[in-house]
Amino acid sequence: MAEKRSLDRIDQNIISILQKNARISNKALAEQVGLSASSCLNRVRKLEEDGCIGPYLGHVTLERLCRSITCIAMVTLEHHTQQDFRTFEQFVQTLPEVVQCDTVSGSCDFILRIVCADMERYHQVNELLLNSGANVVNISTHVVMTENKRFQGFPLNRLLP
Amino acid sequence: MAEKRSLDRIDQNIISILQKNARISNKALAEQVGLSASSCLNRVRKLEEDGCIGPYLGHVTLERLCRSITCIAMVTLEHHTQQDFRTFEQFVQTLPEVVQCDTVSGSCDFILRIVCADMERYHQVNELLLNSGANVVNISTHVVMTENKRFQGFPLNRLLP
DNA sequence: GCAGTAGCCGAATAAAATTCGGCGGCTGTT
DNA sequence: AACAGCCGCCGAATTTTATTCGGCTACTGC
Repeated sequence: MAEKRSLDRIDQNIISILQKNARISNKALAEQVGLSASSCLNRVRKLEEDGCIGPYLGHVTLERLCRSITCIAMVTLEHHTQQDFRTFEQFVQTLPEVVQCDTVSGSCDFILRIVCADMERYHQVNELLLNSGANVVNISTHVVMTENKRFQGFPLNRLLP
Repeated sequence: MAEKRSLDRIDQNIISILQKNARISNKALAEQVGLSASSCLNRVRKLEEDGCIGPYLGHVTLERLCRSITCIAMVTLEHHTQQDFRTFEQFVQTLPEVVQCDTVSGSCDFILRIVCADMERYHQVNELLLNSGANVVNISTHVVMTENKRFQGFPLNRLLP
């Protein structure tokens, strides 16, 4: 288990703010959490060093830029060997279109989020997954019609003590 | 359909860089894309105004901070009426633990990503979804064991012309 | 009680962001 | 072809921010 980093109220505030607004200036952040700029900067750096926060990503509104399709693929392996799992996990790292991959319990082994230029390319990616050498026996695809709620950070209010 | 914003090579570069590193300084960004700082700033502002990029999110490493569980829930409605879909879509907006919700085609209607402090709370959220008034008939849950590949932006290399 | 440590503040300095005027190229018109 | 208008770029000037650093205070352990 990962060691938890102990956070006081100010650290929690910093993380909550940066989670939602990564481009805030250090000065504004310091004001919001009630610290001087220098102390605030020290805290942010420590939180980054300790792996609590970062990297910082800009959200691209893809449909504003180009055509694309997003699919969610449920992948099942034939054998549940450590070897096959590892093979699959490593393979998805090499596919840029697979933007997210989770190992899950339940009726399948992996759930992937895949973003492709078009359905033809999605089919190609599907073939690649089937031939990944990890003994994939089934891929069940759900095409995303609408993104109703986009990820905008974790509900830290509910999660932090 | 959303109008596409036309992007030249420099705009594409800016977006690609900001997508991966939202906290880069404007000066460094300008150098990387080969513009003066002022021109670069103009471009970034326009891209933001046009809804191409932003907001900027800090990635929080949750397991470094607290215990939590992540589940992927496949939700099916009894009736496929526009009313029930809308009711459900609006309801998930009110649940902070639902960090992502997509309407999908296939064997279910919605796929949700849900992050809770513990399984007890997940059960509560499940109950809430069943009682959302949208006639949910089934929720199939997959518990995330490992996040093999985290979202780190879209594969713009593959998507942009 | 005292040394050591950690974290804070605020001043000084370095760096970055932002504004703005002017320049050059492109377009469409006369 | 000449010209006016527009757009986007640059670089200088200015404002704002980031960063460093020394000193202060509070807490810890001896």
